[in-house]
Amino acid sequence: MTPTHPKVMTQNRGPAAAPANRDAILAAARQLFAERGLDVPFSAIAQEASVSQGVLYRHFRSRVDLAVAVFEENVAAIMQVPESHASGADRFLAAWTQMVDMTVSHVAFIETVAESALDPRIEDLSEEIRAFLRPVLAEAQDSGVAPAGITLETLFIALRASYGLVKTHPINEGSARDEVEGLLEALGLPTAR
Amino acid sequence: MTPTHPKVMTQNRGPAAAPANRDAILAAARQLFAERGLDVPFSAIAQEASVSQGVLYRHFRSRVDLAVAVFEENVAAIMQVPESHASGADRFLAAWTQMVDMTVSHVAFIETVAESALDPRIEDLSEEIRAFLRPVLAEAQDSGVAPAGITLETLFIALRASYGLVKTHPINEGSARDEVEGLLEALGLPTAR
Amino acid sequence: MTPTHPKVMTQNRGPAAAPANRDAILAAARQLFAERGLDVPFSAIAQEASVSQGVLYRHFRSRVDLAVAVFEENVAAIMQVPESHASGADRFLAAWTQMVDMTVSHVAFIETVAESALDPRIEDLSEEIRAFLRPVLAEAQDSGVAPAGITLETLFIALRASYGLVKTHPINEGSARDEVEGLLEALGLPTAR
Amino acid sequence: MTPTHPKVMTQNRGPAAAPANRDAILAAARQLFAERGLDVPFSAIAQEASVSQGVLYRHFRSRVDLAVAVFEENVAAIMQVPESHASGADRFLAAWTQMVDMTVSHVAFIETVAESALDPRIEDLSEEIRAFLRPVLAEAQDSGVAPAGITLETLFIALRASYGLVKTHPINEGSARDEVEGLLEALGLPTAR
DNA sequence: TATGAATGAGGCTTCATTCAT
DNA sequence: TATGAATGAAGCCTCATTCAT
Repeated sequence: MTPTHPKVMTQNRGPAAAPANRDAILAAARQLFAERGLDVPFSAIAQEASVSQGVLYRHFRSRVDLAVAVFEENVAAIMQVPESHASGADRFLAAWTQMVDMTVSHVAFIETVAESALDPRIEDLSEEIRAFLRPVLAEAQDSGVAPAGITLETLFIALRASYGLVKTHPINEGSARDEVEGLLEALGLPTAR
Repeated sequence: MTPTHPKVMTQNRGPAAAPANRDAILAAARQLFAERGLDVPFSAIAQEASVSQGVLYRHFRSRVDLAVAVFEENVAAIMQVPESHASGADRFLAAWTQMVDMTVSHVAFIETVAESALDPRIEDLSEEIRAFLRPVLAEAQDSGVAPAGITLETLFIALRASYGLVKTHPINEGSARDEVEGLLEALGLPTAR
Repeated sequence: MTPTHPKVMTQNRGPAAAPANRDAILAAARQLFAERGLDVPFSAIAQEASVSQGVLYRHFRSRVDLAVAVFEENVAAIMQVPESHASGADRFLAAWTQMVDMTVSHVAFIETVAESALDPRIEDLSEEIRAFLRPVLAEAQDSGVAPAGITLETLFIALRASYGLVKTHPINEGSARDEVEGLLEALGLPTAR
Repeated sequence: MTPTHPKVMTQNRGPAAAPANRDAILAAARQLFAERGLDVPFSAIAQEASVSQGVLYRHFRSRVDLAVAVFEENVAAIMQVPESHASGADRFLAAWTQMVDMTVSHVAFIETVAESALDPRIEDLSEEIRAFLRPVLAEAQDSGVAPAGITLETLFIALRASYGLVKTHPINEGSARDEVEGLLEALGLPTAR
């Protein structure tokens, strides 16, 4: 009924390699998402991770799943501000710096949020970030580190605008980073130096 | 010497139709680039233009060629400010409005420039626009319509940032246009109402 | 943006071959549907027709389209009873024979109707057959060629039951045809000898 | 001599669980064959049986092996007519009812027999059933429960024809069961109410 | 020159099958 | 022995690109 597939295996590193594979896939995805955008071929990711496409599918059922996983790590990075940052203002600056850095280096970070905003997991993560940021921003405003008139949305708009700069930055000229800092400054936001 | 046995061809309007074809293709491309992004299938463009794929290729050897041609028309549109706009300030506002409108409605416009910034034709066009805008902006600054502290680059950066807002605008919320106007306002630029 | 595909063509028989290709595809599909059922791989059909898969897709957008096209020819065959068949009874026998023959030789004929009964084109064809058969059956009943107590549905049920015999007929034993005739006889229907 | 360092394994219940596993696999296969046809993915069967794919392969080297095993249980079910059924006629009706029920609810049952009729195990099982039915049918014929003119083959043909009805039954209309009963009635067979 | 195919290269998924542990 | 991956082979489908006419 179903055709049979005689198999010649090149290298089966066995189940023990699973976590390593998963990590390799995530790393490859993060890199390629950054370099080539959210729509790199799965085959490219699999190859970069030295893994068969099947394995990629086993670990991540869909492109969104993969993006969510990458995104989750990014979110965790944003929120894992060392305890040492005593004041809310400091914590705000640390988190904001992370977010800007990510925007600059991982364009797909923004694209994921934009393209799959409807995905419940993305919504959850977004809300998680917002919940984390809300009090922190308030404290930062109290201590004058962040401008009084802004809201969370102001920050996200600034990031999306920065995304535009990064995405369209001409390859052969200066750094996108500088442009982003210029934009933030013009908007009266911390430049996340 | 009229041919006696015209070949049966569905609709071969002969060489005379070439310019019309070209225009039809450009119009189709502009529309589809706007609606579906820069990577819309060639076949779709040809179909929309009621033209065979072969003709499309005859007129535009590659996607970039096509994009450049569309871009050229956009640039011409920007610069074809009616003579009636007596003052430089008015001409600046007219041109700027055009540019912002294009950014909002033709995301591919920005993408074209960004992705093929190295293409000499794009460089030429860019320079052409800059040459046109330079004096116009200066006059606008003199008459207080544009802020004194800015340069041409400020404008282009604002457009690229606006592109970010448009590109990442969540489908189910408000209008990207509003966000763009908010951004321009925050940057002290004319909102091109 | 999009990768380029340098091309090495083996044999482009040109547009002139289109009708021939279409026919070849239909023939291949008819044969393979018969031999291997409605779910033969498209690739197999394309290969059998000596045509690239792309061509197959150009001519038939989906498996159902292809099946419908094959089915249409079958239906036409059923209804193209020579005028020479003077009486309705004769025409009934001719059509019925066709239908039984098709059931025996083209299992996919029945499968198409069953699996895509909801497809409007299939519904149309079904209705077309019914419209043709209704008066013909009536006449046949009048002249005693068909049993009085039956309806059109009786005929279709008999065909679907015959399909079961054909589909499950053990390869190495007698002919499915004989079994079908036996069944029809047991049901009091013309055996379409 | 109890092992001191049992390996960490999710759920390796050891060799003792083998029969239980086998049963679980058979149950899962029977259900999924019925629900989704004979070509349901092995992975689905393994999952439904809460067993790893490896175990499935250990117990059943191929799809046919699995199908044969399921078939064996079906055959056993047919023949395990309670002793209480005193008369041969009763036993015939009980067995026949079983067979018809199976045809209606387990399309894969018939398909298995049809597709691997050459498999010696299937041949054996077929013969086993025939051996069981022969005297039972004879008795049933003696007591008038079954028509006098039929043979074992008549029964099997009726089942295969019924399969055709079930397999091609239009989703949105009445019950296949009713059609089958109608067919059996038309053939003068007990309707296995 | 315009047309309408034809070609073939990917990218996407889903599984059967094989192993390392 | 059971587990849970890993592998790779199809099949599907969508284009970019090239041609015969």
